[in-house]
Amino acid sequence: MSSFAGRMKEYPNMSLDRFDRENLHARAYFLSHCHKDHMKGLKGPQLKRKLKFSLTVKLYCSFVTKELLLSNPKYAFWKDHIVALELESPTLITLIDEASGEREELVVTLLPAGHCPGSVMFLVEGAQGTVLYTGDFRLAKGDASRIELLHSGSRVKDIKSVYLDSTFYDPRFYKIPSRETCLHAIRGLVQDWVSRSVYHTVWLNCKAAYGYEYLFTNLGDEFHTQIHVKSLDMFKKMPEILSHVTTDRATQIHACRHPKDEEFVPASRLPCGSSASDGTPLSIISIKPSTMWFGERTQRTKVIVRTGASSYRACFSFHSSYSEVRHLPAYLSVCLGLLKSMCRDVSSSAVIYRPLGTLKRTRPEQHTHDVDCADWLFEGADLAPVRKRVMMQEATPTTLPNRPDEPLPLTHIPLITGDYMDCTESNDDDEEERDLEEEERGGERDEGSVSNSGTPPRWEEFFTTEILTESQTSQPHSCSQTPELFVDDSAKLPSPSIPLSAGRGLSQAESMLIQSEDRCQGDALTNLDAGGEESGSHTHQSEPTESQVSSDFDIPSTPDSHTPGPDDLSDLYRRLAAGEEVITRTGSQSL
DNA sequence: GCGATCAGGT
DNA sequence: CACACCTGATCGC
Repeated sequence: MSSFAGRMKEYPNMSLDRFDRENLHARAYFLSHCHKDHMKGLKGPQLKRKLKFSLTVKLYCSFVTKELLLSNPKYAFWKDHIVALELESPTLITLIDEASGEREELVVTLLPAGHCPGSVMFLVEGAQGTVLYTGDFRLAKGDASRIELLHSGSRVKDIKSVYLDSTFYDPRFYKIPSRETCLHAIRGLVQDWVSRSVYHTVWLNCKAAYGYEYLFTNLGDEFHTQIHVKSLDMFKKMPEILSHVTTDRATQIHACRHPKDEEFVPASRLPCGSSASDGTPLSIISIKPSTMWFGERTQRTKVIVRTGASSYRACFSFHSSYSEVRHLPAYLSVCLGLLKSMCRDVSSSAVIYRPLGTLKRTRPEQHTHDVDCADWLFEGADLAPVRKRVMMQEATPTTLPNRPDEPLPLTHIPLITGDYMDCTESNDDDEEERDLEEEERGGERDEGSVSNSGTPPRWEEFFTTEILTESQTSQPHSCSQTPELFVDDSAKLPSPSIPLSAGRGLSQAESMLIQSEDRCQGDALTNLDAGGEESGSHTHQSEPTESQVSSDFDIPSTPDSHTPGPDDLSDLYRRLAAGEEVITRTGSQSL
């Protein structure tokens, strides 16, 4: 669940990704992507009633999101109230108060978010300044610099606030292998399996959500097959996706799901119950795309880890990693700082970077419903990661379950100390739990895979407004969403790193607000090389697989990590809280 | 019978 | 516990 309450303090008349409570009074709605946790209240009867009597209230989203949304009949009542916007086309939107007639003009621009089909960020420009709401995103370092509308001329726009997806804003996710790296590894594993015989079948155990289509299209192309899925309805106007999926069970790659029989799946049966026509039993492996599972590892792991006789975990994320999350506001503020100090207003010369003030942190062991979210958003708290699962009642500060303005007692920070057995599924259907990893072959390393491209992810390319005919859809054809669209070019931005790896100094949070006055500049934390070496071991066995793919990426890979002692941490926090320089970088500085 | 919420699952 | 859901039970209308 997104912890974002739906409104930005600069523009409280618009609601984004939340449609309940206060948001029922919004003058315009914005949906960044079609995941349920960003659609709370969207099918509620109250909103439905509101729409009936309103001529002006609209829902703005991308064309793909509109399509996905309307493919679910429960949202059909939105049909005449959705305004789909093109990506990267600034659009003037007038918010009208239907009671008073009061008007407010905004220019809203959708920017690609790389999270799932149709996902966008909203750049809002208006009387209260320019703000960026990211929704959920996965952008690699450097992607932001390629988004033209974040810039004005050669400079980054003066962005007042960034509302940031910080799902993996946690050092455990310091670095997540790029999409290409993950895809490459998965492709290798699939290759190794399906090439054995036509009875060798792969089940991609994907969470029921949009976001894996990239995997389907690429695997489909690679293996000249279509992926079996439960339904095609939502993709009927998206030929690039549609051509790669099928409801015909006779294929070697499945991503189908069936409620209820999760646990019977791997070795014996697919969720769809498919079996070979001649009665030969299928040999099935399951591959479970995961991110958090890898984040929990305390030792380096491969991109793919074998967790059982026929089951694997594959690293796959549609959220940015810690360093990627940090990069976005850092990129914006670095340029902002330069702009202010170098290009403007020479008289006031010095750019003052306000100290962070006190870090708002929360105790890891508290998870009960917090209530401060809406509150701090509107009360101008400083840079403050918010916790997840925050409920949206307005709450008085005194009800805060934790006093975020005090440094955490160090004893409450769980240090990752690193010596437990890796690669066991705690409650899974897997039999043997050993960590056999995969591979080697190809040896493309994440950091090494710098590449070309000047293009940010464009899920929109999947989309067409025409509905394809049966014959058109049955032909797999090449997909324009090639891996190079998702380049990890972290290598292009050399920068120092600091060992902030142990523990979780800053609480994990899903959304947080960063305001320009509060931001320190500098991209202090970018990854060092993860230092993956070629994994040497590959005994070839015949059992399920000791397959050889290339994926020598190790996770987690917080560079130079050592477990800081309480003194180190306490000193670090003190300095962070005081806004002191912790690391210096090319003239500017940073947290 | 519906929605909202919670508990439990992957 | 996150992720992004899904199912099922319970409660209130």
